[in-house]
Amino acid sequence: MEARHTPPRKDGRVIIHFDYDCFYAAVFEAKNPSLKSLPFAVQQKQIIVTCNYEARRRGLHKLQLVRDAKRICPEVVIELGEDISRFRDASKELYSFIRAYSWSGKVERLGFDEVWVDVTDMVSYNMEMLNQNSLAQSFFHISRADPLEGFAFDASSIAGHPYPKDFVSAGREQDSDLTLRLRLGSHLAQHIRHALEQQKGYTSTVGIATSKLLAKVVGNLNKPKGQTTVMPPLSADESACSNVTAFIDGHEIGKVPGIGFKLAQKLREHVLQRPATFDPGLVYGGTKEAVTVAAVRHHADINPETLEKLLSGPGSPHGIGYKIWCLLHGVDDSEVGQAKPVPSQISIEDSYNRLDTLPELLKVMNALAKSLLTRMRIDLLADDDNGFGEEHDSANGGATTQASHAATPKKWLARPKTLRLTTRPRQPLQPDGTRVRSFKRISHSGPLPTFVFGLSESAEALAEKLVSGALLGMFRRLHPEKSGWNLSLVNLAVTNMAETAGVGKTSRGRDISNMFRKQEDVLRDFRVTDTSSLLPYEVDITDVVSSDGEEREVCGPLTVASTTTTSAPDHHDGSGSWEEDGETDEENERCGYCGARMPGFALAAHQRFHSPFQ
DNA sequence: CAGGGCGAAT
DNA sequence: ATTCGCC
Repeated sequence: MEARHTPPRKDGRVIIHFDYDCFYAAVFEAKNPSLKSLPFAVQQKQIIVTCNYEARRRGLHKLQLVRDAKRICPEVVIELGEDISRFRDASKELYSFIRAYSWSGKVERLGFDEVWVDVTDMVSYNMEMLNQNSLAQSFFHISRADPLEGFAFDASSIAGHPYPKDFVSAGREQDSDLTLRLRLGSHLAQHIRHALEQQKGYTSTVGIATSKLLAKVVGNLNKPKGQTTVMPPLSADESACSNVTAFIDGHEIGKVPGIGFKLAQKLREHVLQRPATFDPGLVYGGTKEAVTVAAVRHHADINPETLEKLLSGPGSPHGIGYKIWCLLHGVDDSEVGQAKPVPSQISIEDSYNRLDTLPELLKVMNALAKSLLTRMRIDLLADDDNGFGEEHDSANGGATTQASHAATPKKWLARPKTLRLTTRPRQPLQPDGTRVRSFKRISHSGPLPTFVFGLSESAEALAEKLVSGALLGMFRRLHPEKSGWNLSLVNLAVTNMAETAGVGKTSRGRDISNMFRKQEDVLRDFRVTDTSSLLPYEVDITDVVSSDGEEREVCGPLTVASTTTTSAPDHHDGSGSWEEDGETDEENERCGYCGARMPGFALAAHQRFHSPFQ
């Protein structure tokens, strides 16, 4: 066999991927825990979109027709989940919770129920703090500012499951450092996962690896509420084969994130050499012949260039060939996206069985426009007193916004410039009575009228103006015929967010990126920079912390080992009086520089703050 | 292939 | 400004 090229691996990062277990069902269960012990499912239109594990034990599954579900399990408890605002709110709340742990702000959400966190910096910091001679008695610092914050852990073992499951730490010398880093990542992941469960009531399935791709895919090995870490060797050499390749090779090609339906079809077709593989009119799952990553990778003539030729087309990114080639080798250098203060677009849509009259259309557009304006007020509006966002995660849609509206002056963090109307026309009936199912959307955009930013009128009133003043005209351009159209979907969106003045990087004190920094990072600025000049901002900082949601308990002093039930050192008494209270405590040690008293495990981290450099 | 989104490519 | 791909 000729020596094939493989893309270079860069495994310097540690990335955690969270996937909340049966998220929609979990949102209802968090509000109403009694559902947990019942077979419980969430319905949208005619299908069960998700169900809890009690329901799955009885034979239910995702994306099942409600009829079938009720037939199989008549006792099933069903809630309607068509209004997704509660899921969006819960998703944001959990995202904020996870984000508070991050030092880098590299925290990226995918859909409502998945989050990646790049914890490379936290892991590197803690690697330096490790005592190699007593790995089993380690302490993971989750704050650079407060050395007491963190948890005790055993750095000589992995938390949760390793991949491969019979992994034993051995092998190449250069892998030992990576092994240790991933172990630290696994313990941090477990810490956050447990905090999510205990403080927020959500269980999650977690993957830990050196890339987004691997972290996401490996998590699936142990679900629900499990975690899995991809261990070295990650690349092959004469003496060892790559765990990454072994892992990814067994996957069906379409299961690889980044390879969607279309790309997978093209690849299957190529490997199966010709046959278009599947029957066009198949329901659910289809019989796409299973083509594994290994089959594609080992297929003759697979390289970046041939893949580019095979896969590029309208709408596909340039360099798709190289990108897919990397994915086939389990290589993914994409960054975990930086948490952003405002979304890049907001859209609202709904689908309809029949929408073909003007009065119906008006009703629909008014409802969507109202939701859109309400969303804009929730996501883009902030208190004007300090320029920081408030991030209300109201459980009841816009009610909080309305209620607090009168109390505090508000300010738009961003003003979308563009309004877009998208429809999905339903194909007319064929002569033979069948209907061609089309999922094609058509859209038209235009300038968003600025009156929507007015705050003196209700969202409802503004929505009506928006419909008559802009949306109807756009609709006519999309559907010039007076009648005859029949829509199966309408989508409204605002895009082209222009950040408003005072939100940019220039205004230091009002920089809204501060909104996304956890307390310790904000506080650190006080310690390492000119303290006196920052004093006027103290109030702002306090506001940031309190306005950033109810998650502050994670940063409280009592978090030390609080979520770990085993092998936690009892260095504090749990009463919150660990600070200098005059009590002498022989367990504590004293910093030789400033005299501060603290447990021994905290001293190394603490003393870093006496260094002029970070 | 349900339903609702998001972001990147035209 | 619009469509595509993906979750």
